[in-house]
Amino acid sequence: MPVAKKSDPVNIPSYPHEVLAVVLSVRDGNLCVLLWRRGQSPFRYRWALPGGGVQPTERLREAITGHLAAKVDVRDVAHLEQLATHSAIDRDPRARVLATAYLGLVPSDVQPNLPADTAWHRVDELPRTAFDHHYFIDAAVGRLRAKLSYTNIGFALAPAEFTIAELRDLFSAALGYELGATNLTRVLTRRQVIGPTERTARPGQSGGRPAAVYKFVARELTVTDPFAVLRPPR
Amino acid sequence: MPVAKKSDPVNIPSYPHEVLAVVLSVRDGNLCVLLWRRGQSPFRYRWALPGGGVQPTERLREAITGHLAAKVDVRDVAHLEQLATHSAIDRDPRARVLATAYLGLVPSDVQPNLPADTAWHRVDELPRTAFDHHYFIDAAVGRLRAKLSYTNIGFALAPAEFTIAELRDLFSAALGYELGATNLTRVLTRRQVIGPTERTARPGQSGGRPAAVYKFVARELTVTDPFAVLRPPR
DNA sequence: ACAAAAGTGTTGGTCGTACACCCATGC
DNA sequence: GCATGGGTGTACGACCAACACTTTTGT
Repeated sequence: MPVAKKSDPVNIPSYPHEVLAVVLSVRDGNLCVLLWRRGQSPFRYRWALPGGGVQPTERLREAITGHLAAKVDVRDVAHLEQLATHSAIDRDPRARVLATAYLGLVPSDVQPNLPADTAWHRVDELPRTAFDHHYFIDAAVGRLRAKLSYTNIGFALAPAEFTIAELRDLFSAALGYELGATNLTRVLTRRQVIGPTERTARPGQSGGRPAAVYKFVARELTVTDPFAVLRPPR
Repeated sequence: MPVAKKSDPVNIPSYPHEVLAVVLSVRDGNLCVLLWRRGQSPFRYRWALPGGGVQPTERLREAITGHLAAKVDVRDVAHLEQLATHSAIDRDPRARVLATAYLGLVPSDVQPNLPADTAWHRVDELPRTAFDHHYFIDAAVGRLRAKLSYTNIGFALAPAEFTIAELRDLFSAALGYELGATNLTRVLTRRQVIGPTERTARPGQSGGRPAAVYKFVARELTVTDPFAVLRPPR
């Protein structure tokens, strides 16, 4: 049981502290989370979030960035924000471990070189997860969906350039319901979240008018509409 | 320097962990935060957030609830939610201490029995604070203001029953800008955040029509409008 | 009667959805 | 020319701010 020592400059209890990442990305038209299959007890063979300990020289954000790069070769996280800290006493059956989770977003066009025990899982068909990781995933998906409506966070899911049809598919996958391309364009353009480029995309085999190519105006998180929107249909 | 012992069931580093509370309340027409004046170094005589360590049997929320009750006699927190965890290595000059902050809200009509070294401070006239507590206060105020627009979180700032004029003053103080009573009523009524009671308030000395007495429909946090509102004037 | 405070009605603007219609391309 | 997919225009409703007007009280 962790107890503060009299000689500590700060006389309060210590606990092992881990960082976890809920890395979300749209893969093949579905919102997915990056999970890693445990090889050891506890929760052997269950899927778990990537993460690990925090070194004395690291802040939490640095720690999770390091773990993602080292363990699952994810280096192109376009956005990373803190989600929450869990403290249930028996969340790890071996010892009391506090856990701080981060939400990470990877654009749909980057392909990290995943190790064999790591894979993307659709968030609407999640396997049973280890520890309390399920709660973190739920929180991350909820946060992403909310922020899609009132911030420019979509930039972290999209390639640098894209057509409106591609963007609609990304947003539909992330939100979990269908959107119309027409109004998506109008809303995001009016808020100056996206803007047109000079280029156009070539039509597919079956013809059709060439699509204008758009880009996100900014690639850091900004709140674009404190009120905002993108309501589910009905 | 905290290092994991080989014998630990979980082989990751441990750190002292503290919980802090940003307790906000509208006092005398101004949004205020509860601060405590330090008597010892470091940051002697600076104002600090209440809080402290986490016992091995407590979760973070239980720990901060206990500290608030024991140290500043605040037992009537109507709402409590986690804000963020800070991990800057030298945020406490004595040792590395991780800190998780909570946002707490106290209704304007409850009067906690504060110790001599504890006082409410207007958030728009903050003194210099100890450690990194200023960041937590900013985050708390921002969170409250945002949630006033799209949740029913106002219940945690208001008495059980109130007139619209009283509610307008509460919201104006919390948001930092003036609101009209007319539209505030309409917005909150339409969303079914507040509703009328049977009672009416007696007019003041100078006369005037008696005000209807309202109440919040629910007293737990619910998201009432994912899009929402209450725009600043202009 | 008059001042004061509360509540209601009306108007106008913004925003977002729905849907019909027009445009540019491949075959 | 015509199917296909992209883009634009218009109409409608929800929502909210502003403000004039009405209601109810105390003196």
